[in-house]
Amino acid sequence: MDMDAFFAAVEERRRPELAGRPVVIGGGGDPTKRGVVSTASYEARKFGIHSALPLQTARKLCPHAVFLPVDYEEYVRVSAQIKEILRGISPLMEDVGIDEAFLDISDIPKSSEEIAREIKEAIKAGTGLTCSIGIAPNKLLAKISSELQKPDGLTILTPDDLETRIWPLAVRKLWGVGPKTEGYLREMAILTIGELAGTAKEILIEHFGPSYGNYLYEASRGIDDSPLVTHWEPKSASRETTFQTDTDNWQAIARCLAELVKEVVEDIHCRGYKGKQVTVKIRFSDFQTLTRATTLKEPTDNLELIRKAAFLCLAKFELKKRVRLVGVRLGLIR
DNA sequence: TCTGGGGTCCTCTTTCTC
DNA sequence: TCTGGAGAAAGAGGACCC
Repeated sequence: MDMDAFFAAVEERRRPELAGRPVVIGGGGDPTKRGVVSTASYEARKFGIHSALPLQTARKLCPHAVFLPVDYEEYVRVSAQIKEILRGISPLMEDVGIDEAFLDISDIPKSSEEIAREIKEAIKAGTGLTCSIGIAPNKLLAKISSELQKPDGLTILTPDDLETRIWPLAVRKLWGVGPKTEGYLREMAILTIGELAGTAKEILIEHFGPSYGNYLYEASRGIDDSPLVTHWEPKSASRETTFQTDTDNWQAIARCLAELVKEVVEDIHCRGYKGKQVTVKIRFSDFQTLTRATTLKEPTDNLELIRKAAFLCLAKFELKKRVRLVGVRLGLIR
């Protein structure tokens, strides 16, 4: 289950006058400032606006779009409501971020289509929002099918559909294939999932290593036996900020880092975790991104200790270029 | 000229420990 | 005391996801 243009849909629900207008959610909502698009409404997508596009570029593509800030707390609230509805249909639910989930419906004595309609109706009734659903023998194929008929889609895929409906798709549609891998594959003249499936396993392993090579080989054939993960523990917590303008002011960088450390420590403290590895991240004006890490003797949620460790990391950088972003991450232990 | 923020996982290299 | 090797842990970077 994948919500349709989730952030934009939540905003349109709050402000019905936005319906039918191009709506772009991202950053602080000011398209003259730094930030990227989180979600574009389908209306905005017609102008070529999509997730991860710089807001300033989106504004050039569609100056009359409505630009709104990300109201994460509100989306989390609506998301929790949706997840409750889903858990009511099958408790075997895997959360995949804020607007997606996998449901194991193997043991529900109804047809796939019946269950899917039930989910769509329940979400519509409970939240007023639409979603797209893909039903397939495994998570990999369900994920791809959920995107075949967006928005408000319902796609049921059987193993027989692999060659006709999946193989013609671009490799980029495969979960785990991003822009880099797409580029490598294009150089190998592999453009579709079918062409990937027609590539010898040895060739893929040679190019991508045993782990990822094997994954590509199996995924292109629709093979995925990964289980649903219904519960997991976070492994890290982090905060990072991009400056509105790049800075070489060490004081400003240090002040920012101290604030980020405070936020992340408060976060782990109230969630009941302790940190052991402290990593500081610096992105320079040329987008070069470096990290420096240190490991504490004991896991802790003590602000002073973690701040000291973070400043130790900061001291390891040669700050010769202007700094664009500062971040801090804590490796966690319960 | 532009490129967020919160994560996970993998790989490679270096360092530590036995 | 020196030396080497194996394996774990730490550190760094990169790709990917939502």
